[in-house]
Amino acid sequence: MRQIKISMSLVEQIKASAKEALKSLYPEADIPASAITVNQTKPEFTGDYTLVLFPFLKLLKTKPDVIGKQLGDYLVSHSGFVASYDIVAGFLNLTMTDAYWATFLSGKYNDGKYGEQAAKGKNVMVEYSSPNTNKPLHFGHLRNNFLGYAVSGILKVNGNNVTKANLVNDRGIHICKSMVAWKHYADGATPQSTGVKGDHLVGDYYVKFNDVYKQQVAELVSGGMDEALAEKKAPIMKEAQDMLRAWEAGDKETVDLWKTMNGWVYEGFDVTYKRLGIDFDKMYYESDTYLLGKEVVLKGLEKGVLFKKEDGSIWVNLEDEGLDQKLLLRADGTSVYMTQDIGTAILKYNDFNLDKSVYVIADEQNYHMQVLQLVLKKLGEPCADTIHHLSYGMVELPTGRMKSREGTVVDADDMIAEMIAMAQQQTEEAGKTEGFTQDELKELYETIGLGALKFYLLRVDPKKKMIFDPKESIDLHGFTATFIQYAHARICSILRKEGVDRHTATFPGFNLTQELAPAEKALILWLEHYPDVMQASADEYNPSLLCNYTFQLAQQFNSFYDVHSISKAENEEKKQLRMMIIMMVARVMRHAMGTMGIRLPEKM
RNA sequence: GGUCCGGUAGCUCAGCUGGAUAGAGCAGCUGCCUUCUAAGCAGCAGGCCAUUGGUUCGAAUCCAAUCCGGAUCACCA
Repeated sequence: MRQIKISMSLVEQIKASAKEALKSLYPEADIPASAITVNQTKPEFTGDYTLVLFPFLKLLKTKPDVIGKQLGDYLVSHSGFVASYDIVAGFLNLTMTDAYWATFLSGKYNDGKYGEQAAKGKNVMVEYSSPNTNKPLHFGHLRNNFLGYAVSGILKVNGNNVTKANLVNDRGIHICKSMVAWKHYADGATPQSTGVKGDHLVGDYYVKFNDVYKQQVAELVSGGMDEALAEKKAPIMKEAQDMLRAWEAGDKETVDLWKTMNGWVYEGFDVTYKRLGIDFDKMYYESDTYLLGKEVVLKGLEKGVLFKKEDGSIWVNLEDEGLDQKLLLRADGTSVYMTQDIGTAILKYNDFNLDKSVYVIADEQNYHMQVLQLVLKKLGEPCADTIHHLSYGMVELPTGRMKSREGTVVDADDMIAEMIAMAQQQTEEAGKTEGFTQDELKELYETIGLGALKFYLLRVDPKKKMIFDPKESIDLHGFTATFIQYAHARICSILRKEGVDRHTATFPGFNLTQELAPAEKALILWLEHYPDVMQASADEYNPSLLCNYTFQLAQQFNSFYDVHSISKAENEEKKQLRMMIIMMVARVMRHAMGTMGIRLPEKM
């Protein structure tokens, strides 16, 4: 009889047993492993897992009820975990023994590492957030930040050495725009003198720049100038360009102002990141790295991988790959976006000896990332093969895209505050504030509000674009973090009242003698599935799988809770069984949500 | 025009490495708090899975074509 391995997922074990059975029953036939499919049995049928028989029929030239019976009998007598079976059409529905589930539960309910993989020794970097320093974060950036943080957590749980990196885009014409406008219109205003958060203050002057610029263009056009020319000739734009040149030349006054204003932005970002519960292990600044790619490009030219045009600009030809020609270095020798990214990619690779380099970047840059990877490959850089673009869809308003230049953005800080206020309002309306201190309430509102926001942005497949309607705001019912938090708080409450420590309690003498009720078994079955889901989330860089799983876990717990009492369980054995179940449910919930940076309260 | 991504219930989304009668949440309608937290549970209603053709025991899922929506194809980052 096969030994039950609770370290191996049940689906894998069933597949292995089925393979063994087929080999024993039909030694002549060669059935590929891919022909064996195992699914969870649909609720309307009896059984836990289902083996699909159709693929075998042709290969073995038998009827489903014949092969089903043979397989079923074999599994019952040999597998050690199949109790009974039922054949419906071409489906073999298997019911596991309760002993299997009892062994699984008592082996795992107290395992703080359940769902995690052993260290793989792989170095993975996840680059995310990567803001511009000329404006505050908006709602769209939140998706990037949460995704990056969640995927980092998932990859870590999956056994990787993860470095969270943030590449700050701190140089370029955009920051000069804010600087020019500040010089002219701020009258020396600082975050300290105005009480405005640094990133917002700088962002205000970025908007101011664009207002003035638009006005100047309009004036030139009404004076009879061609619009395209006016856009180039507007004095304030010329001033910004002059400032960029001064910056690159190292002009002290310009660099000092740049440092000061960037400093304000970083202070502002720090507050926002902290509030979001997001952090980084490594900061990169484009002002430090923007020259690095140049060298590599020049080397590529020497090697003949790249080519030079008459004006002296350097290009790569990707026509063989079905793409275009792409500029890598301007005629005047200055670098472009791609040049910087080439340098940074190599730098990251060398700094951390990377096996995988994940870029969390919106899907509007799919082409750019494709080119980046191809160019690196052409240049013979090994980092090319480590790059994975985690491409996500943009968050749009019902009216279309958010544009900070036009002021049609939902500000991230405002959104956070709004979510927390909503959490407070709903808690108060529900009359659930008793027994908390003021500080505890404050923390609870943050846990609920931020949890809802994170979950809302993570629960959808990253590659799909989202439409967010601020007027409708975000619900705290249904498919939300709040729902999961509530289930968790209920479990904690039960355990508290039973005087059981939810972290350390054990039930050493437990021995299952009574049949598992459907709601009990359903929960254990779903818990058994957790490591598979975590693995899939990592393989696909997709936190939405974890969100969906955890939501269903909470749903099943709520149904269970409705039909079975813990405190008034029929007998001591049932009580212990259910306590183990709910301890494990709470543990898995905390593990899954914690991996994505969502906290679960003990009381709400 | 080329390339890539999407189109599933009134709305927001699962399901897509082919499997049984396509699932959740929201919104709508019924019930359920003297019982471990009703931010919950149970139920009703709501679908030519964009269209057409193909592949096969079987297609929302794979292939092809078409239609619709989006992104991108910058000496901006």
